[in-house]
Amino acid sequence: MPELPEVETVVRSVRAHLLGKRIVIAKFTSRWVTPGSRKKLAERLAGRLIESVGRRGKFILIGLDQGTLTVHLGMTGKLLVAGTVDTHTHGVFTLDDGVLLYHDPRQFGSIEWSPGGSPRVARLGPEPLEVTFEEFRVRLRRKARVKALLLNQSFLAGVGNIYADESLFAAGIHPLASAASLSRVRAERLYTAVRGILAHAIELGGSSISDYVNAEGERGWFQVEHRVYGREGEPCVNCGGAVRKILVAQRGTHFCPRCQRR
DNA sequence: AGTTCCCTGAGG
DNA sequence: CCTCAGGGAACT
Repeated sequence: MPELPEVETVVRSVRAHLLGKRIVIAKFTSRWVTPGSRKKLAERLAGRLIESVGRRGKFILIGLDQGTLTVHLGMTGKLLVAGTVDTHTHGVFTLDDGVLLYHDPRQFGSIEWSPGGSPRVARLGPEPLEVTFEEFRVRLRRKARVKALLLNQSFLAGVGNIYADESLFAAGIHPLASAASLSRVRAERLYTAVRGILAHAIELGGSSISDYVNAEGERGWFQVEHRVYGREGEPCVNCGGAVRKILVAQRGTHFCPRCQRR
């Protein structure tokens, strides 16, 4: 669930606590979050200085004096600058001043170190808030349903299920529409919708639909503005018809059949 | 390009 | 009890 706006919010809330700090000891406990040798990873990180904290797509990039620590929150991951260690705490970074905890009940997230940046990050498409319309449109020319393409991180980095549904509704485009056959005008509507919604969600600190919180444990408020996501059967805010839910790319997909055309 | 699978809390 | 939620990698 943490998508671009939530990850951006985490990055912003964690940055001041990490910059210039040194990792004294690190400890990991999940074979899913940290595949491979957890001990070697911990040894790799001990003594490292944190020089930068950034984001690329849904990945959190922590630049060290040696290599990069790349964190993905998966579905239920949280980075916290305070709190207690429990059974779901799968990463503990003891800093020379403070602590950083990685908490992830479902363990869909990941923590990895790499000397020159993660290859997973290298495969990402452009940032939605930086991509030009011309590049966006060229990238749309693929044989896929538009919703599936929005979820594809090599097409565009950072859009997940919630913001894909919200963007398609705002653009009036059916999730099953063929991406390649969107007219220029409709492609432009989608481009504008994705960017506007992501920017607005960042302003509101992201969406807290389940248990998402930023690094200080604060909730986001964009869920209040969701117009289709999680509103199956409820009236469309635009036409009053029932919001429908179907499965696209194995993801729950919410849309208004009257307001969103193929 | 579509399907399956990893995991666990929440809800039926 | 059982099913569902979903990001992304591996598979078909």
